[in-house]
Amino acid sequence: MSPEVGAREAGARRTREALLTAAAEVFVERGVQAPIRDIAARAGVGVGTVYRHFPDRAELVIAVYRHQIDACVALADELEDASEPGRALEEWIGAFVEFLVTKHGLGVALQSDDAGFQSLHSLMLDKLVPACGVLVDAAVAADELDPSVTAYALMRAVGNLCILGPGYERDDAKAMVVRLLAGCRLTDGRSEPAT
Amino acid sequence: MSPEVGAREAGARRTREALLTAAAEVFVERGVQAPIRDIAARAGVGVGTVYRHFPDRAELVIAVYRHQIDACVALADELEDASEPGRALEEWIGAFVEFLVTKHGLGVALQSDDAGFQSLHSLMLDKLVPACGVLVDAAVAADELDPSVTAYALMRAVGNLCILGPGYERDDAKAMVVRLLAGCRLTDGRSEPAT
Amino acid sequence: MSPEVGAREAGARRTREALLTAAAEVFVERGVQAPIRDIAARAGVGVGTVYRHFPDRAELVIAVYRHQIDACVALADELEDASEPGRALEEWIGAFVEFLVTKHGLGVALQSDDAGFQSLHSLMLDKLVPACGVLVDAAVAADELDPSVTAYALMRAVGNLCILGPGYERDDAKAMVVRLLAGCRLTDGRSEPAT
Amino acid sequence: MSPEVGAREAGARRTREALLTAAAEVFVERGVQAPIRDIAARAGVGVGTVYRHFPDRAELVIAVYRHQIDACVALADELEDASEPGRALEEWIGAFVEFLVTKHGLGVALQSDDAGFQSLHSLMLDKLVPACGVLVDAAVAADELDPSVTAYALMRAVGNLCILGPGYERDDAKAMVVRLLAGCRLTDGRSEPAT
DNA sequence: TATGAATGAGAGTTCATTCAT
DNA sequence: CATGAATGAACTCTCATTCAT
Repeated sequence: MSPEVGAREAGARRTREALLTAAAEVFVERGVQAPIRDIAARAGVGVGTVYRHFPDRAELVIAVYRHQIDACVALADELEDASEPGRALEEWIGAFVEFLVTKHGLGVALQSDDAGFQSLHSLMLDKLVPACGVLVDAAVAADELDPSVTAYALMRAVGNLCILGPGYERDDAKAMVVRLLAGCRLTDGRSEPAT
Repeated sequence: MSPEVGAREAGARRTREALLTAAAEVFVERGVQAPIRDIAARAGVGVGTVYRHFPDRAELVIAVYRHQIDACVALADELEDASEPGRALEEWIGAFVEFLVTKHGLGVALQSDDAGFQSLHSLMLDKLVPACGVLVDAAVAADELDPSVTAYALMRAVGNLCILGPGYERDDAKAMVVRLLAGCRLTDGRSEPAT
Repeated sequence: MSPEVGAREAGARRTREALLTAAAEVFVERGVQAPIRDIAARAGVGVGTVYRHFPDRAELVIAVYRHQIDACVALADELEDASEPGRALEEWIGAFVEFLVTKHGLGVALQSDDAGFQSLHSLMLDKLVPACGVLVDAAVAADELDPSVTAYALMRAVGNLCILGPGYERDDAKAMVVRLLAGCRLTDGRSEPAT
Repeated sequence: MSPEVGAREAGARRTREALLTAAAEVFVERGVQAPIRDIAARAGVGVGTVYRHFPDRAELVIAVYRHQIDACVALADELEDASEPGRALEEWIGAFVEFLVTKHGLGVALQSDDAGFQSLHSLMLDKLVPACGVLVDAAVAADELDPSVTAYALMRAVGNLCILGPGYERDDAKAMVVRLLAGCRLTDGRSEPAT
């Protein structure tokens, strides 16, 4: 019986992968709020199958982005002991931004307080914020970041800056994030560099 | 005849005000996409009355925020000839932020590419962007702003930073905007202050 | 007081006329089911005024067409004693058709069993059918009409034939009515002329 | 897997049939414009089910009448080479009338220029009119029909004559159609049989 | 009498979600 | 496990009708 089960499990895994691929595409094209049915259709499965694998939309969103999230966490681990904590933070935020602007719609999802995105929010809190926090702490310790900047607020801000629209494209968002970071390097939130 | 008409018109105006108040509240609580019925109920009127006064949602949204938008435009006019263009821009952005974080939901509305918010977007383009543009230009001319910063992108960025959520409240948004502006003062978008 | 009352009555009559004119136009353009509000707007009055003058839509429809209906009745009176009853009926039906195809939408109204058009139907029954009936009887008596043809059925049939549409215009309807009448002249409903 | 799918498909087909039956009944009782909800209720299903099977009203109307339309087309094919083209046309029109008066409401639907009945109209144009046209042409060629009669106008006229109402029932409509056809056999549209 | 603001029932339509097969 | 038919709540929008002024 075990082989059959194995086969079934393999099939289920394939279905799951197909769903993740389909969802990623649909999220890019129509946003994270796209009808479940569209995702099911894109994946070539029935809607029930989507619900079986991902009981609610947030879990699907999380699953879609988990790889990138994990990659961000891994990157933070690598950068943790960098000699220039400020640069390290910049690099990490750069990767995070790349992720956000590529996966159109995640920015909106991240800021949505729509019930049902709670778990997405939790994921960010649980994984990304701590990962970012290490780098933030290091930068603060090295006197390369305003100590009043928290990892959480920084990520929200960066996430928000990555909500694109007509006339505000990827490069605009990236430039704004760079400027925000530059502003965060100053020793306080006031507009003048330390004299 | 005039008094009767006046009375009816006054009643209609009162209804209109009630709708604007109700809409503003509902927008704060549930977002600009809140059901028309909820707004009607909050105002204590029937749905038809909402449609009579505001044929589509965008007009209601615009009406709700028009006062503040006009105030922003007026403020820009005042600040136009300020001796310190950088400070003037900061002050104006500060007022804009105050407006955005007070009227929770407008941030989302402004970035929504949802059809039906076209007119809201147009309003911003037609009024706010030019108003801001004058101050931006002055600041650039005074060498107090990175010339690559455009009024439109700046407003989008600021608007995005003002999308609040649990754990990212008004003060966080304000601080981030201040940092962004500080970053924009530097002569380029790179992360190092001029050495 | 009498002059004022007279003035008021005159004003009311003028309003009534304006409504009839407006309704006739709107009926032609958008059918008898056109929104009451449109008719009020066309007449330059408030909706309440329409309801004051014509408590329900059918009464308005009736009033709009009453002149022509009366004219049809009068024409029937004239033709009553014609020497050629068959020709007389043809002529009368011709006038009726002219009326129907000119007043676009009446055909639909006449056949509508929509509640609320009962009185329109009654008007037809009370005035037009008897008027037509006299001519029908005369034609039958002169052996110029199939005796099985009733005035009511004939008028319904003619009314239906006058429901126009794209590709079936006035002239088509007129030609069909002529053919129907020709068919009614034969001594029975079968397709062959009496041999 | 096939049996399960088969069972579901069978259920869907049964639902579809129930919808067609319900729609046919509702169309008879309240016209083709009857609320979708009423049709759903009559069929004992939810509104969503109606939309699943028939995305818009026109498709439902078409589906309801498609059998009969196809039957009419088939009959025309059979009658195409009849020795007496005039009789053949009569027979075909008789069948068409039988269809129209049985499915009360189609007459109204056919003449409705309401947007959304375009496809119904197209169906008639594409299938019924050509089918009828063959018989009309044959009848004209055999000198048994007024050459100025077109298939389209004839069908419109017949369709209109089949719009029933109180006091104008099936038999009245049938008799009138017979008379109209008799009138069409004459060599012109004028009222006198050939002398 | 005239007005038109307000009402709210009713119709169309979408989509998340369930569940029998 | 997968399926997709069915459900029905929720939303938008229209318009006939009432009624205070």
